[in-house]
This record gives sequence, structure tokens and C-alpha cells, in this order.
Amino acid sequence: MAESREINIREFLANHHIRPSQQRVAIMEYLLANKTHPTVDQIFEQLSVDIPSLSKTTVYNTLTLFSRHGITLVLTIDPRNLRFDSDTSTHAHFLCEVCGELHDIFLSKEQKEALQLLTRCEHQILDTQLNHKGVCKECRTHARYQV
Amino acid sequence: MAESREINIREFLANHHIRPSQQRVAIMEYLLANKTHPTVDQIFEQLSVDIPSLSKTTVYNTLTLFSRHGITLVLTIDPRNLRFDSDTSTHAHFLCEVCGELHDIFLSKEQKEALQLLTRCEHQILDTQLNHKGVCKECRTHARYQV
DNA sequence: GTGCTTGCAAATCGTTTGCAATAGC
DNA sequence: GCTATTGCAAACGATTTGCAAGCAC
Repeated sequence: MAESREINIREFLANHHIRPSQQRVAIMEYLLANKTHPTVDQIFEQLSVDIPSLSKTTVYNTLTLFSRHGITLVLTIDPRNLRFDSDTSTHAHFLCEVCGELHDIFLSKEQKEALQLLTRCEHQILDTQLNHKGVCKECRTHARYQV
Repeated sequence: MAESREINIREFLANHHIRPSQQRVAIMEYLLANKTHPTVDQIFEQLSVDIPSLSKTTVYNTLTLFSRHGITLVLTIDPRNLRFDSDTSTHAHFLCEVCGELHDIFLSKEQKEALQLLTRCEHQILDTQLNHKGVCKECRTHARYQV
């Protein structure tokens, strides 16, 4: 299982003209398995367990490489850290200002069409991000915050 | 002219329960006059000419205060710096990855309705930002960049 | 063996914090 | 006069850079 997945990832990277080093495969595998928009630190901490020699520089290099090749998104919604997302399909994001959690907001067909209408302008758009901030469902219902 | 504008800004801040200190008035005046989504550094450099004692800490404090009171937006589109915007009306932004310029994208009535449709979800949304990145009109036509 | 990739250490730089001096109601 | 605000200096922390060692074709 894990082995065939790794082979798929190697092929996936190779198809995108990215040499599939151990580190790169591990990072892409992590991103695909953890759709939590991890920070560089989170990726680094987790993967360091299996790859003790891993350097944070390599994580930065790899994520920059992935995003240049369009197989990873760099999310700028969180002013504290960059966040990374291997889901490059059309969706929005919601950052909870109470718990800091970053949620995906998947869009209906109607909403995707609406977004389509919003991605036309005089400039050449290469990337669009729809970012919401506020208080997430969990934090509201659990009333973990004070006004 | 300048004097009456300053008085208006003092009143504007007072109406929002913000004590109108010299620095705060100057920063708000700058933001209203320069709708270029300036960084903290740009605001600081410019205002330092007239207020030599100004501290960058005060610029940070003031902008944080303004955004807490909802009279200024903190834009997170540019991963390099926070950007500030005194135009809190509904509009999108475009960051040119060639020249670094941050442009306003004003929306048609239709587009505003489309965005309205996109700002409904299970969480409590307090702020929404629609961010585009790519190559701006000027950089495309002047072919200042290489592929 | 040549060039790409990695990883260490240091540098960089935007932002935050602690605290004493100051200003404004 | 009292409290809110300012400004300095230091700390912090995310990201970048330079470079030497290692790896893969």
C-alpha cells in the first residue's frame, strides 16, 4: 500500500519534471495525506521523525519548487505563517481568529460560477484566493471566546 | 484646506472612539491620501519627514488599533509584508508578481452580488478578501519580464 | 564527473514586546 | 493628575542566503 503510493508520487513528480528525491517524495506524500494546510514547521517536525537529517531549508526549497510547478498552493491568508495546500482545485479558505484553525470551504457549482465571474480583469490572473476570517463553527458553539 | 481635513479626521477618529493623537491623525491622513496599500515601512518613511520622532512601533500600534475598530483593512495578499487599506468597501486586489504593485480591482454590481453568494458558510465570517496574483497590464504590455 | 540537491549556519527583516518617558483630556 | 499613548531597544521568529558536502544520473 504505502509502497505503491510512494511509487505513484515518484511518477507524479517525474511527470512534472521534478526529480523525485527521498525528501521531495516524503513532503508531497505528507501534503497529500494531511490536507490541513500545514506550515513549514509542522511539515518539518513531522517528517523529521522518519528523516532525522531533514533540514528546514529543504522543506522551504521543496515547497517553493512545488508551487513554481503549480502542484502546490502557497496560502497567504495567515499573516503569521505561510500555509501549503496540495489541493489545487477551486475552493475557498476560512481562518478562525479564535483557534487559528484553517478550514477548507468547498464551493457549490453555483458558487464556482460566481467565482469564475470574479476572476476576469484587465490583468493576467495566474492565481486567485478567496479568504475568509472570523469565528469558526466549533469556537462559536463551544463559546470558547469572550466578546 | 489641509486644516479642515485634519479637523475632519480628528472627528472621524473621535467618532470611532479613538483618541486623535497627532500620530494617529497623520497616519489616517496618509492612508486616505495614499490608496496604494502601503506597507508599515512606507508609511513610516513618509511620515518621518514631518514627524521625525515617529516610531515604527507607533505605526504598528496605530494600524492594529485602526483595524480592530474596522476603519482599516489589513491585507495579507503579499507574503512579504502586511499592507493597509483605508478603503473598507467591497473590492478585490491584484498583486503583480513582476513589479510587486498591488492594484485595486473594483467590482461591478453583478460581481458584488457574486461575491455576496460566496460569503455564506457555516462559520461566522467577519472579513473576506478576494486576492488575485499574476502579471499586471503594465508589465505585460511593456514586456518587462521574461518567460 | 558533472550538475542537482541537501543541510548547516548565519544573516535578514518584518513584527512584537517590555518598559520608561511623554502627552492629552 | 491620571491614564492612554508614544518611542526606544531588545527580542522574536519566519524566511532567505551562502556555501560545502553528498547524491544521482
